[in-house]
Amino acid sequence: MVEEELDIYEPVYLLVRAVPIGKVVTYGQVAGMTEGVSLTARQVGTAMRFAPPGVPWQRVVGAGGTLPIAKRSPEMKSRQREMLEREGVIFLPGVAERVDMRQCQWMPDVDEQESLFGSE
DNA sequence: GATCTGACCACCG
DNA sequence: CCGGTGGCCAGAT
Repeated sequence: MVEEELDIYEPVYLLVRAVPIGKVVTYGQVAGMTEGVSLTARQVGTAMRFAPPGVPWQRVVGAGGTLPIAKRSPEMKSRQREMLEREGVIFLPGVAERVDMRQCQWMPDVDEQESLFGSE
């Protein structure tokens, strides 16, 4: 009896909520980190679109620190950048805006991940 | 229920 | 650095 098809993205939201202020993660990173659930980066994107209140979706960026949302919604992109900068995320200068991953990419320890998913 | 689309990503030129 | 391409698979139509 396992009707756990309520929210397959639950682990994603759990993980994103755990991202500290001033740090970011990439879609692909989240996809790879949520072991137990087979997800692709695209699905994480979908998950963010369905992101319920309380999930800091702005802290999820594209590979290399880009803002893939810029293509679809330039306005939202600006909003995302504002929120991130307010949280202390560093943006690198250049034509295409991108986060300074070297400093701001969140890389949780195994222990932290276990805490989140309650692994043993 | 088939087809198109997409808050992605790696690869190639 | 930028554009195109294929693969991914859950939503939207």
